[in-house]
Amino acid sequence: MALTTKGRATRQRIIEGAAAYLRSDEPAGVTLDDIRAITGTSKSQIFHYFPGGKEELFLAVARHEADRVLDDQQPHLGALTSWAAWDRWRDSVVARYRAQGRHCPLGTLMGQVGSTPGAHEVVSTLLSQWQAHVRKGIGDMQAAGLVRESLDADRVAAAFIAGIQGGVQVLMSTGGVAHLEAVLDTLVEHLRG
Amino acid sequence: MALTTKGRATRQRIIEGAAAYLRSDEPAGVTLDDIRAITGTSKSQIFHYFPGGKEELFLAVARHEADRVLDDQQPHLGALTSWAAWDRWRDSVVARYRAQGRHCPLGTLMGQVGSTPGAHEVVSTLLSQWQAHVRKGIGDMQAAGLVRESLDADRVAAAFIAGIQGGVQVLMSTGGVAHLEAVLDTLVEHLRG
DNA sequence: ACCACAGTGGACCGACCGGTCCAGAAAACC
DNA sequence: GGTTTTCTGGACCGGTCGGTCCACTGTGGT
Repeated sequence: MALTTKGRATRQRIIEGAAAYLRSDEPAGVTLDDIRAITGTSKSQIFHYFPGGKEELFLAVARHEADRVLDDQQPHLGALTSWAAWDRWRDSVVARYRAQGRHCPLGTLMGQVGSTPGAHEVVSTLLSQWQAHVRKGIGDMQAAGLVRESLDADRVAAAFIAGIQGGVQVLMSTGGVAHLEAVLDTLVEHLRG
Repeated sequence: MALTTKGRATRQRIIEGAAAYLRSDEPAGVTLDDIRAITGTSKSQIFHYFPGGKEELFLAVARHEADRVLDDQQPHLGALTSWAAWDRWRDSVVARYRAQGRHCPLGTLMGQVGSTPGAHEVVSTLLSQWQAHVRKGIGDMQAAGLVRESLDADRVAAAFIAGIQGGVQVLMSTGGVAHLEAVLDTLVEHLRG
């Protein structure tokens, strides 16, 4: 599929329009017609740019959203080299998900696309990148002598990822960020020893 | 709706059949026809016993599954009064979700029922009961002088709940229990101080 | 200017699925 | 044993939604 300038623009408009729609509303089920209406396109365009249909489109949107997740934590996530930096990171995560509220674009996408290999791949990639950043942060703190060397950086980083995921999930049910804050604070406190 | 003995049996058969179906397969979308086929009933029966249709049925199944979640952790969860007990509990949680694998009956249910008040209520109730058990366990350990008093039992209990949720969610994407183990171990270690 | 191909609109289709309806079988109750 | 209520089967309906098709319009290269 060779895309002209106009074609690339349309394709991008579809992805970003769909992503924006997911972020604003939280429809249990997102249909192609919804996206068609929101992005001001027609059915044939969707299938023109995403021959794989719904799954291919949703996967593209999911990747787009996954990128946002990490971007929204920058620059804090990339430089966890002091306790102050960890606090700022913690605050940015809490703020991001508090703002997002009960809506979880990625969650909705995954719910629709289901358990296809592609969906798992998107999530796994995101989680492993995320965890790598945290692990590096812990390593930096250890190198600076701020965190004890006996601590297994990879294991604690994994705990952070799981904790954040769970905190967000609880947020979606209860509407409160208390659990997210609790798990982040507890784990940071554990780092502090 | 007055139910006879036979009626109660049929109603129960529908719920348990649906629950078993969810546990075995992990269909992205469960239809009433699936349940009808599995449980050997007819459409009219489903609507006879669950006048609210799909949502009422799925909520009933979700409550049934939610009960199982806590039951499967007993008796360990109810008596977290020694480090050995905490370890046994940790193992039972890991074992339970390792066995469950990528399937998450409750998750599927929630995905289908969506964000209705009823769905939130089921999840919130489960989480708060779960958290209460953990909090009591921490309190018991403090009373026994095994955990420092300065630790906020409620906050750490919330962290456990969030961590487990997240660990299970990661399990669904990656298929591995490493994150679940990491977060449980890290938090228990934090308790140990 | 022409032509090949990308881009676009929208009617249409077929499958699926939640839900309705009614008629008949089976209990339960007197 | 008769009648009233519950239980059961399954045909049917109407809406929804992913996906197809085809005709038409732009666009870019030569």
